[in-house]
Amino acid sequence: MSTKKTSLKDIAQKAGVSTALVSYVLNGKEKESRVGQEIAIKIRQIAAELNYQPNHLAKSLRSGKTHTIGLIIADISNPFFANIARVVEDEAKHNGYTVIIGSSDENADKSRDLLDVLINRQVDGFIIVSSEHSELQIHYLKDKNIPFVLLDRYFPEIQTDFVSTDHYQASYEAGVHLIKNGYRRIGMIAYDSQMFHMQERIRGYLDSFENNKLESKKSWLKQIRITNIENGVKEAIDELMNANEPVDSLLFATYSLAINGLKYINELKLRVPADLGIVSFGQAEVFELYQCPITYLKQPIVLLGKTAVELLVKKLKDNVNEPAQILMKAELIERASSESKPNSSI
Amino acid sequence: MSTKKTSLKDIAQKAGVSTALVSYVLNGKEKESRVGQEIAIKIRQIAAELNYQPNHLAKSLRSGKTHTIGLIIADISNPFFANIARVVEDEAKHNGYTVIIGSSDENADKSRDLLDVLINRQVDGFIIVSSEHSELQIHYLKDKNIPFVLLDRYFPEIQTDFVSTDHYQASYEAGVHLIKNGYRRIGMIAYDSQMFHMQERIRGYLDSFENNKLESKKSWLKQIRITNIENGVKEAIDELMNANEPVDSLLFATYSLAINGLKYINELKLRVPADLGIVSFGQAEVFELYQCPITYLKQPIVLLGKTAVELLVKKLKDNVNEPAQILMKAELIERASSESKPNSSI
DNA sequence: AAAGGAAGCTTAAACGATTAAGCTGACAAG
DNA sequence: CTTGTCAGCTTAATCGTTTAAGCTTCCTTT
Repeated sequence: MSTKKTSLKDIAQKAGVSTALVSYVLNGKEKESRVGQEIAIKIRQIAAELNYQPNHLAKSLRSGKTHTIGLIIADISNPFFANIARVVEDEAKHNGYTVIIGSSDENADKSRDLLDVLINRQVDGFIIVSSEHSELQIHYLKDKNIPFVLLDRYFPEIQTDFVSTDHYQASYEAGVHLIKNGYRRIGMIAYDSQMFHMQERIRGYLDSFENNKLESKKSWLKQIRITNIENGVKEAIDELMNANEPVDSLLFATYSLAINGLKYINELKLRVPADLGIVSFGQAEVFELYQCPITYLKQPIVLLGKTAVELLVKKLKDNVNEPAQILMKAELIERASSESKPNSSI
Repeated sequence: MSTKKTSLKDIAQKAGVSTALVSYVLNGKEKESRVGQEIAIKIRQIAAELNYQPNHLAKSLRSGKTHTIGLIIADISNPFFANIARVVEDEAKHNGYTVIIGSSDENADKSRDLLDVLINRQVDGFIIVSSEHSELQIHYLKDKNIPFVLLDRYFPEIQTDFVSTDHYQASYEAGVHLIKNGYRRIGMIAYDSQMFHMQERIRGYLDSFENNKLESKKSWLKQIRITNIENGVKEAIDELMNANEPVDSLLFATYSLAINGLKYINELKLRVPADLGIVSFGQAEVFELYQCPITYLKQPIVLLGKTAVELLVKKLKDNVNEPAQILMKAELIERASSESKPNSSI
């Protein structure tokens, strides 16, 4: 096996022409560059014979384009992000792009590191699920004119392209759904985060009371540290259930919170929905498997991912810069965990 | 914002020296190349001032090394692979490598495409979770002398490096565990695949009967098409449960099979483990959340991933070629789903 | 004083591709 | 016969690095 990759030069030599000519032909520029018919055919044939594969590195070095997209997410081992990654991977490939994925662990420093590594690798652009306190990075990208699209989360005070779920409306819908089904003391477990998407989820929850002329208690909203999920969720549930008047239902703001919460609810031998109605963000097969299938807010993952890639690719190709800001609706998938209360009114 | 990236040339100009000297200094070769103390310091300082970041593409083009690893898995949206991917990503980064992930969907054609794309991108080496019928690809890599390590699955008839779980022993242990706990009519749901790892899982299951002097029925083993998981699993379970003497327990050969099976078992209102004991491959939070926590075989994901990366990096760096073939034990995590039968013997 | 050696640089080719610009020869038009 | 045009090529610079080889000085040694 002669292992040497064949280069333009090899083809040129074999055809008895210059590399320039070969390049023109193989890039389909024979017309513009007035290459002879016969020699063009010959070149193509030799290229095929030698199984020529252009060297991406050389191409990229010259053109400044790597046809690579950097995808920064919180954690690829989280099903929500894994699914996003899959969609982005497929859609990018479809457009001739390769994806490099990096997990930031919701940590601004890590995401900054990732950004640097990937910029260094000359990715053409980014799709980013932002972490808390990463505003500076976004400004940096804007200043440096590096194309990017924010996914699922955005900063309302920064003017950027983004594709996101309408977190407010999703949460609001969840609240209304529970109220409609007769629940009155609805707790919410969310992260203690200033990220806009989390604030929106909380706002939606709170507004669902207000707009239905119900009172809510501050103590029903529990915000826990992302660094202390397991214990945080347990404590939150303990407090909510041991209160004078315990909550009758619970809204989980994320998949991870739900996983931990549901586990603990199992341990406590609480019956769902009899003792506790449940609605959660984040779809997953998991929710179908629980003692009682869980009602959840299904985010339009495929559409989110596809749209983000499309947007980015358009920016990369056309170099256009009309910012696109797209909000998509989540769908409430009703399951048994939030069933109508037996003697419910409204 | 002057957006131009600073290159060696810029530094050289500002320092009034040649680019060669700058390159030597910034690569720490001042000693070998007899660069003057003062000028070295000056160069370093200017590099820092201009925030110099070497151009990966140029480096790679020259050196032939991209410091990139291709990771080919079945599907990033499957938790098992997502976790693998995460570990590989982290470990690779630790070693100065970047990972490009591709999903093959257990399809040899797709994985062949992926391979080509990534070879074209000049990845230095591969970590591969092989698909069925992909032997040719492996031979191709060997012929071309492209370094790779197989992960989790390997071909016994091809001499390669690999890091894998001992699938036989895992399955065997699962069988023995069920038998010990009083189950006698143990079914298995596996893929209809000739892949070695699947065959090993089946062999382990069968041997657990034999070595305990129990008889097994052929009809207890159900192998279903990977392209028809949902219905396949349902039909299999129907057949197993509607037989004259239905099985009293079930071993799922993979995570996906288990997810589908458990869902259906829920629908059938079967009680676990009273009506049906369960053991499954593939850890996941999911299994803790079921109506009754599921006993599972925990593969050493972190170790698998880390070791694969270490092995590959060693091959890439030292260019050594003693093939390493590593088998790791899975751990049986006992939960309620395979509890001792009330009136069990042995 | 001449030769040798080393310290401290520079030069230039190479990696593989792209592309503007230039060169050559044939043919047509005047 | 001269000039112009154009088809059909080649040349050479360029992207940013690396690195073998060569070139000056200057110092040491005999």
